[in-house]
Amino acid sequence: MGRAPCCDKNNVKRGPWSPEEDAKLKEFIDKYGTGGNWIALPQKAGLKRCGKSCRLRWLNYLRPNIKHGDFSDEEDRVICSLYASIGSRWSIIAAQLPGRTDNDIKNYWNTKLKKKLMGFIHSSSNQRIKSPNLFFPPTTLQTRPSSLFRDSYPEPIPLLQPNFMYNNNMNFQLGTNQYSYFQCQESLINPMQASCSSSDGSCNQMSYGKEIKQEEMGQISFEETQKFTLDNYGNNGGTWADHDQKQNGYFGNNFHSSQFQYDNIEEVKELISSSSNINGCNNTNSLLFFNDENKTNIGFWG
DNA sequence: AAATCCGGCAACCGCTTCACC
DNA sequence: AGGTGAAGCGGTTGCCGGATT
Repeated sequence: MGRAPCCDKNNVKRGPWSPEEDAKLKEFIDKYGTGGNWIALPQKAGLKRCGKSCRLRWLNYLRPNIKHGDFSDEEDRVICSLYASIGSRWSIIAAQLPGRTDNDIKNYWNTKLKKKLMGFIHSSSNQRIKSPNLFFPPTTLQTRPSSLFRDSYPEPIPLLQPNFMYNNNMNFQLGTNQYSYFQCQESLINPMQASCSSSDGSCNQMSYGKEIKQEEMGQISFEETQKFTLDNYGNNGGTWADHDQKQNGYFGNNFHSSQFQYDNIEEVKELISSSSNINGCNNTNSLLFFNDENKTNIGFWG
C-alpha cells in the first residue's frame, strides 16, 4: 500500500491558474502567510487546488520580487559556473540568483543556455574539422566583444580565439570572460591514467590514454585523437617555448610556467577527476569547460 | 489561409529529505 | 530509533503561441 495522496485529485482543479485564483492565493498569503502548512492552505483560502500546486504557484510566480524575463550575462555566468560545479541542483543555483526560481533556471538552462553553449561547441568543432585553415588562424582574427549568450547561434563562431591547437583544447571568449574547453575522450575516464608525457620531466603536458609525440600532433584530427591534453601547444605551429610566452595566463599552459593558474598537476588531476565524477565523463567527445579567469570549470557536456 | 512544427514555460509527478512525535 | 506526513526538489509533460511550410 502506497502513501496516501496529498489531496483528493478528483476534487482539485488542475492546469493553468486563473487570475482569480492567483488573486485569492496572493491575498490569503499576504494576510495570513502560509502557516507552514501548504496542504491545509487551499481549503482555508477557498481554492480548489492541491496544496502542492499552491506552493508551486506561489514560489514560482506570485511570490514578491520574482524576476521574469531575460537573464543577464552575469546570471548566465553564475548558472554555468554552478552547473559545472554541482550539476542540476537548481534550488542551490537559484539561491545565488535573487528573484530567480529553480524552475525558471531549470527551464532556461534546458531550453536556451545549454543549446547556445552546445551550438557554440559544435559550430567551432565543425569549423575546425572542415577548415584546415582554422588550425592556423590569422593572428588578426579578433575576438568579438559581444556575448555568446546574447548572440544567437550560430553567430558565436567568430568569437573563437585564434589560439588553438591540434589536440583538443581551445580558448574562447564569452563577453569579458575567457574560457577553455577540452575534448574528453573515453580513454581518460580513469583519472589514474593521467600521465606526464614531457621528455624532460617538466610535465608540461598531461595525457590520458595513448601517448602522442609532440611532433605528431600536427596530424591529429579532432576526432582521431585518443589523447587528452591540457596544453595549448600548436598555436601557429610554434615551439613550446614560443607557445608559453604567447599563451601565459590560460589554463592549459605549460605546467611549469609560473603563471599557470593551477599550482601543480595534482590539482589539475583532481579537478578533472572530480569533474568526471560529478558529471560522469563516460562518453567520447565530451567537452570540459573552464573559466580561465576564476579558475573554475564551467561545464561538462557529453 | 491552413496545417504543421517547434520552442518556451507553467505545472505536474513522484522520489527524497526533513521535522516532528 | 523508527514511523509518519509535509515540504522540497528535479525530471518530465503538455499546452500555448509564434514561426515556418
